[in-house]
Amino acid sequence: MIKEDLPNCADYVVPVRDCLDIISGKWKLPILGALIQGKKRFKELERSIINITPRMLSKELRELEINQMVKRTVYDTVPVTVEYELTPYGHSLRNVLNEMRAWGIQHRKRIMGTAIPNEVVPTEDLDLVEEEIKS
Amino acid sequence: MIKEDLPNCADYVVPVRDCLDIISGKWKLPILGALIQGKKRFKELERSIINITPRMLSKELRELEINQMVKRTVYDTVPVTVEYELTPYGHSLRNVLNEMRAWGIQHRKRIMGTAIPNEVVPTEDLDLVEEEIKS
DNA sequence: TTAGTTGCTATCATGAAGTATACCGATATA
DNA sequence: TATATCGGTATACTTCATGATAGCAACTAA
Repeated sequence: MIKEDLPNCADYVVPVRDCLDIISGKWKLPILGALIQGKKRFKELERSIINITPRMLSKELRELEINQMVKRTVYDTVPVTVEYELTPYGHSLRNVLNEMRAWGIQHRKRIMGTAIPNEVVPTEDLDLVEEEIKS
Repeated sequence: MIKEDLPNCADYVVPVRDCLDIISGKWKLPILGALIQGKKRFKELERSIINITPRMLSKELRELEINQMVKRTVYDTVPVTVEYELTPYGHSLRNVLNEMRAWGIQHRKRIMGTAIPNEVVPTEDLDLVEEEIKS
């Protein structure tokens, strides 16, 4: 069997996955959500994002920084101060996120008839829902 | 236009996560990409999506069906014939995917200075897609 | 008889993603 | 003296998504 053409539309799949990689993972969205409100220090992020460990926070911030979504600034104070903020480029995700958010809102309504879940939605992370709602 | 100021954590994170859950995972995008071209049978999908196992194909199709992205039709032939196709609702992901695709393309250019991904098979699929969706 | 087709499912193995916990050096506060 | 703060790292562990392989219940074609 010689492989035929258009196996899976790389032209369509690849860029979408590139975008997806930036915002996927358990903590990228909460981090972006926190930073969208303004610059924050490491501990501030750690406190505002419920249940995140410093290891994950550090790792995810580093990835966001590599992808130029986030700028990290170190101030020579004692103890050291490190500030994280969205770059202007990071804000370019807003259109994407707004599209996803709009779609997600109507999807939740469509699937379960109400916008705020107490029970089950397919593939939804209920812990996250509860924690975010409490905050 | 949604909101100029992005909302608080839960209002912002939860719907985006809902949307993300539909299209995340290793195989959802290739499956959607294949089905965007038109209805296909199980074995057709299995052959056209390189390296997917029947286990994963079955599982991902079931999830897409639960979320009303995909319609499954069984014909009483021998051997049995099963057709999968995007629902009209499934096509509503198009705006989201187009936003992500556009962002992904410019991001790849920005990060690596060139738009050449790993194993691209250039196709005209997006134009095809858009024209098919219009009908 | 043997092998192939269809659309799956069951079982087990693996690897990646995420968690838990402890720790760092320099300073400040109780 | 003891503890807390800052921004993390190191190590080990667990959990979850995915992979590999085999098989099923009908048939059909050679």
